[in-house]
Amino acid sequence: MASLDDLGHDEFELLARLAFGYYEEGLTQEAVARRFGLSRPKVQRLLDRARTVGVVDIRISAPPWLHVDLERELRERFGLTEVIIAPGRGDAVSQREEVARAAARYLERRLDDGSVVAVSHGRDTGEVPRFFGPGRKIDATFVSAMGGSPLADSPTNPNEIVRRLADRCGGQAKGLYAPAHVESERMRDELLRQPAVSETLRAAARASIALVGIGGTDDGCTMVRSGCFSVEEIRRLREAGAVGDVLGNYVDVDGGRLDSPETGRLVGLGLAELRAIETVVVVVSEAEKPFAILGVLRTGVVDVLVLDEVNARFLAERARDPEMRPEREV
Amino acid sequence: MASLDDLGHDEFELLARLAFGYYEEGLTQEAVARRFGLSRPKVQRLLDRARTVGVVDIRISAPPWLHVDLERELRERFGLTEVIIAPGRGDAVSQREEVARAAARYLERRLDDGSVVAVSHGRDTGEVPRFFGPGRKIDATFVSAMGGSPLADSPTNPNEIVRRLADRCGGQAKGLYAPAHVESERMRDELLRQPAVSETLRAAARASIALVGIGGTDDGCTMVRSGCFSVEEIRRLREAGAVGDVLGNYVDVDGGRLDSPETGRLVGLGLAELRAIETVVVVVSEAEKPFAILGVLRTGVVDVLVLDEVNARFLAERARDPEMRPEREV
DNA sequence: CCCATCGGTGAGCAATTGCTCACCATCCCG
DNA sequence: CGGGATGGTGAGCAATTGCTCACCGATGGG
Repeated sequence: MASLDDLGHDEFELLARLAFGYYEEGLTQEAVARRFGLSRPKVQRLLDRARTVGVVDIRISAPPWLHVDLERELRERFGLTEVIIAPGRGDAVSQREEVARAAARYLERRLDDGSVVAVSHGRDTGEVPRFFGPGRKIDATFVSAMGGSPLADSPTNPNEIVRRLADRCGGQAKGLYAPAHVESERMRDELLRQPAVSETLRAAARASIALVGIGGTDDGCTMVRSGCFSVEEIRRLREAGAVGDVLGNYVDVDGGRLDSPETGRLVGLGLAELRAIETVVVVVSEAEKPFAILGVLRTGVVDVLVLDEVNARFLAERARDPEMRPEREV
Repeated sequence: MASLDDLGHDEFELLARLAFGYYEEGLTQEAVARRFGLSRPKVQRLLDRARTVGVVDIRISAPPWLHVDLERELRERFGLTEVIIAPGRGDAVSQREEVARAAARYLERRLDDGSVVAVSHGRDTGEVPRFFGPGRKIDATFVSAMGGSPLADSPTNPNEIVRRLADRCGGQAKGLYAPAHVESERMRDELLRQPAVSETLRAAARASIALVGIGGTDDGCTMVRSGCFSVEEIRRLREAGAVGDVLGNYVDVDGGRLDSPETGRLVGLGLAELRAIETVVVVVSEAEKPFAILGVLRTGVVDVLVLDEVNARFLAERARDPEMRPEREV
């Protein structure tokens, strides 16, 4: 590696002088070139050299809670456009809040008048509205991307979430008036033919942003708690290889889509529709099973990942060692 | 002053993220803007802010012998385009060498095929050729800008200097075959009418660069040693307020030109001709009287100043306190 | 409550910068 | 001593950047 000490005195001096002129005095490369009797391209090359060699050192003092390297690693490994790791917190509740806050900040930056956001259910997603507060009014539309459930805590229901998001920015909410899960496939298909239902889902599919959580497959996962699935059903899915879901679309650890009798009775956006959405933002915090995240990331539908540090480290590690399987999980 | 700590968490984080994207990952401002959902100008403003606030810290590790600040101060105080302070040395001889080396480096950078350099006499100027060695052949012309003297050490005579400079780079030398000082004004005028003399002086006046030393007014100055002036004559000049000279043009401490019977008998470029030269490079080291430098700088003919650290500090101090006069000198 | 003021915003343009390319000198090997 | 490889160079162009300007919304004073 090139280093300061390999430099001759004269070259060191020249590089330092050029760097001073350019960075400290704020001259243009052209002006520096004139002053030193060099050609402009040469000054550019020398300035480059000054950087690589360390004569010029650009240091960025990051806030201590930022994990820029880890974020970049995940971004590159999973082909994401953006990864945000929320500051770490001791307990699950405030950790979830931090993640939600980070997601809210991201949304605030991304939303404009006319933006349409498709929203999932879930505890992580449900926490976002509390922290969502752009300084200005935004005429955005928030659309439920899946059905609801009377059994779930009300603030984790998509309709509730979209309403609160819309309230926070003076935008509009568009609920999906259908259950997340119905008795039969036939029933679902009929439901989808209802204009009120199909219209909302179509609007969700045309969203430019999706804000979704990731569900697990253990007996206490959201889908079970909300009554969509019985413990028995989720067990069957698990045995079929399911590790988690987005909007009720279950996937295995390799990101493969799982079709089963259970999954045919869900009302919500499918993976293909999700993929068509420009920016799919996933919010996950501590409580979720990391393999669920892994599986969902591998589907390739995700663009932006907002998560906590523990999950982030886990993902980075698994990504480096792709053979790891959930069976070996502790 | 803005500081890191006045920053809110959110803003600090955003600035750091932007800075990482731009400076570390090498994205364009546009790409960063897209990633964070901001407009490009806003990213630019935030990056500016990151710099002023210290999130981004551009540090230049200068070689310890460089005095960039002092150079800048002199540059600004005296309206120079360039000031080069040579590394300090204990004894006068090696100090002079360092200054000459620095001047040689500067010349090397500035010269091109076709360049014409007007050259003075003097011990400082005379030292430059030893260190002048561009890697390549340069078809430059070096012209004596003043007459010579048989009494002076041969290597400090302009004709000798131009010849050695030309040798060092494969260029051409153009000597001035006339004494630096003649008996009478009439004699000088006649001399100037000689084609050989006038032609060389005209060539010198059309030079794009002048490389000149500065002479003092004490009894042992170059002009006395070389026999141009008697001790008596230099005393008269001194009493008239002269502090030093360039090319035999004597000036007072305020940079005013001094006319006296003595100065009318000198053969060389005048101040006006010097001023017309694009880049006038002055080389001075330890041995010279600092007030001589001060006076010459104040004439406004100098563009580039190459000197040692002691003189540099003296000049900076005097410039801050312009009332100081040579009378009070120790 | 209205209007002037002010800080901040993006459009658009001019200047600066990065980069490709063809060229040249030099060096090293045959 | 020739000839190809190599490293460096500036011309020229495309992309990026800095900057001006008109505008907008908030703020505060009348």
